[in-house]
Amino acid sequence: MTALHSPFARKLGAFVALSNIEFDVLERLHSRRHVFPAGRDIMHEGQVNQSAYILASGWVCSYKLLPGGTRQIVDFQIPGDFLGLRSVLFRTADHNIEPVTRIEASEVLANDLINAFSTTPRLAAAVLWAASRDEAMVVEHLVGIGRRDAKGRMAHFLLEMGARLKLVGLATREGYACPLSQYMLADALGLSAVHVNRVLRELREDGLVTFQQGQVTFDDFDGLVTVAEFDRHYLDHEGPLMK
Amino acid sequence: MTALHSPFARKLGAFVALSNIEFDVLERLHSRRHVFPAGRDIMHEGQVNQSAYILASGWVCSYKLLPGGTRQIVDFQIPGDFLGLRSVLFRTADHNIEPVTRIEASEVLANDLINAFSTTPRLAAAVLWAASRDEAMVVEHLVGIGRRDAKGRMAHFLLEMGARLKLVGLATREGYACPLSQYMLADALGLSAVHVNRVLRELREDGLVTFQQGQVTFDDFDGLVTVAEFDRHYLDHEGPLMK
DNA sequence: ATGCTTAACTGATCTAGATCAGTCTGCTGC
DNA sequence: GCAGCAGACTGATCTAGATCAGTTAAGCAT
Repeated sequence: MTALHSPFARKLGAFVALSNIEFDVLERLHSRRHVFPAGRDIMHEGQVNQSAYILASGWVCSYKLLPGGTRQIVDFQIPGDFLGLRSVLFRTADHNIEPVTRIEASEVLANDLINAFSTTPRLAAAVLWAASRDEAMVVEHLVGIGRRDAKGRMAHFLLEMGARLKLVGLATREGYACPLSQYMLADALGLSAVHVNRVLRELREDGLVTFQQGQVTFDDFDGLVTVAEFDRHYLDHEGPLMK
Repeated sequence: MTALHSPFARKLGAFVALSNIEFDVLERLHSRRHVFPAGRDIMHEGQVNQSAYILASGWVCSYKLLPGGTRQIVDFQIPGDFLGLRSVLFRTADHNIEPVTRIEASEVLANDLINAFSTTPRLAAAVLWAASRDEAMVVEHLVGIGRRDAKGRMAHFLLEMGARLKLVGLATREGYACPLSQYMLADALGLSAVHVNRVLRELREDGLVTFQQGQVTFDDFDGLVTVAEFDRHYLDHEGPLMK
């Protein structure tokens, strides 16, 4: 797999004009490829000197545990996404990362990253851009949990994952494969699993989306966009600094 | 005011070892000083080619508007914080920024920033670090709204602002001046203003905190930490990349 | 001095979503 | 062939927090 074809380079390249030199540096960042099984955390809050990864295949979730035993899933990562970048910058991990499926991920060494910044400052800006995009998604998630009701939250979530997956060729306007259980959806959306079940049924009965057997199917895309108050364009940011 | 004394340089310098050259570059970033009155937005979602600022004095809030007319405040910024960094990277603003008080802020030009990255890659890493710290705060906010009840949310929020203000010398263990109205707290915490009022009263009656007349007073700091399930250390990240 | 506005505050009522307590499937292991 | 278990699903009940409809007090403008 060349840098030009990895989901990560594809995602960055879609938004910022990187030269061949920068693609080469990018490629050399992927030092070692690892495979992790589903369900066993690959990063724990408080762990130090953890390395970062770029996800090549599979889904993972980043979450935080609360003393009460509940957890809040902050975000899901799909192929092409960074895993644990913040944990590297802070030297100690501030969240947990659990593979939702079996995953393949390339390790990114902290030193390689900082050296790459010296070689090509443009890449630094590109990574900053990628980090900001992650932050924008967390912000959107925050807004959803704070001010949307359960139905809107679910609708918005399913659309957002669709939009993100489409960028890496894993979704169409029709739908996508989604390996998440209703329990995970509950932990992500700040709902109970029971209520997730009801909301999914309601959305299905309204003829908007069907989520069954690991498959999300958009039955009425535009209708769903309406109930979700989804801004189709918020993921299509361009990187002005690298033009 | 020299770079060594600006809240921004102070904050960065507290965590990453920057050389004099880097401090100089930092200082030159503050190009023009502006004053904005309270209440009138200085940045609107969708606005293009907006510049970023570094806040020198006063408080601002970053928020998103929902079609229903409600809003969600994503975060408050205090002296030393970046304003609208994401909006520069994306070229178009993805949120609104409203000064809570009269503020002073230094404009940071996008080109200066990218040029600074070329001169001193360390500074790029430092800015990436600062952006990641912002993201960590949004994550913590998300967790609070998703999984904490109203009392815990409020307690956590008041403690977090205290911790942040202490870093720039604007708070002590006793308390701090806080210019936020109960309406703003409601928009930040995903509650109604009515409920904010009740929760503040309960916390006061429990002898934990008093928030009255623009002043937050910690009546029982440790007790408050307990009900908030506050992790005192989550703001104390060191930047390993610049050691 | 008398409105006008903005924020703090309160009681009464309502409701979205939690919690409790299950059932029903389809696996995996033995 | 059946126990054990996870995930999807459901009805009944409960509650945290929203919503509605106010009052009170502090500026500040005319």
